[in-house]
Amino acid sequence: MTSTTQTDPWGSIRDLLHDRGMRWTPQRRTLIEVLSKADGHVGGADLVERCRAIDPTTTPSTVYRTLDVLEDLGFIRHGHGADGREEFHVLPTRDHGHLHCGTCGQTWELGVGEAQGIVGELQSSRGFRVDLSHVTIVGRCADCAALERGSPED
Amino acid sequence: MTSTTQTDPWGSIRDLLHDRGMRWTPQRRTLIEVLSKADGHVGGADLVERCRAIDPTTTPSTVYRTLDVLEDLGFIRHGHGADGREEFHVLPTRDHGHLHCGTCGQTWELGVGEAQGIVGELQSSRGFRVDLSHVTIVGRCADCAALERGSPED
DNA sequence: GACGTTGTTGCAAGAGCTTGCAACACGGAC
DNA sequence: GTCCGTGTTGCAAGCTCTTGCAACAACGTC
Repeated sequence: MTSTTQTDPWGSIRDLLHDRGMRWTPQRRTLIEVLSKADGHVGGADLVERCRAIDPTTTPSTVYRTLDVLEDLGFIRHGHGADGREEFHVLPTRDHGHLHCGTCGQTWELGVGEAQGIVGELQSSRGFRVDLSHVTIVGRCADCAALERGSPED
Repeated sequence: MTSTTQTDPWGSIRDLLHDRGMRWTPQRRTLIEVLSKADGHVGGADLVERCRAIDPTTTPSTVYRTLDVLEDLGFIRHGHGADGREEFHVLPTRDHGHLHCGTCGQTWELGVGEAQGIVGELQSSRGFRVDLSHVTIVGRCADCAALERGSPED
């Protein structure tokens, strides 16, 4: 249990930082601890709060700057949710976008396969290379659409 | 020249507001004047600034709240740009999304036709109804992609 | 173990946007 | 023309995130 397994990608961060002449600080350790426990998508303010739970002296600027660094290293990706707030995706093992229902507020992952249509289309027609992780498609999910159609208001 | 032509959709706002029990105020007049002169996409802060040019007493909260009302009436649509900032589209005669190059910062319109692939796919596979006006796809445009490929760095 | 370089941090200020609330004024009623 | 109800406004405070800057501390060197 004390061995650093290959399956723990966070264990390699320290070395990656050193390789780039960057430093391993307590603040970074805190954020990484938080990230390693987070799954899926987390908001920026949310991360700051969770870091403060571990180390109350955490400041937002440090968190956001560290997130920047981690994105550079590929450990996270950031995007903007439906409300324009920053949103981070931990360990994006595969590229994916997001589907957000503006009515109920739920969010789903949008896989490469599903997005292939538009990604391919834009690539061939415009030469535009889509960064799927930055894509958030807003609309109405099946449930909400059904509810709205069946509402007595209409 | 003094007639209210059918081609000036802004002329109907006052009546639309009244129909809904809402009011026609100087502040709204100012914002509508600004919007009618704007074309395409404008940022929120940008609109506030332009309103202030006409009426220096304009406050942001009023502008944003009025924008909300106008969106309800269908005169504008809002979305979030690549950096998460709010962006308004004036008179969205046709639904469209946006294509944003993260490298050069340019933005293009994404027509319904081009998006048909993913819109149809999501509709049939998930029953998800895409609100195209809220879609901003980030990536790299053809020019920037070409420059990067040809860069001496690589 | 002490030193120096330089990547990082924390603070403070600020931009962009939202929200609660009391005061105001539009527009219908008389 | 006056009155009144309620939609709006402006203010102030707050939230999220960014940026500049001086002080700090990680880490290689001696």
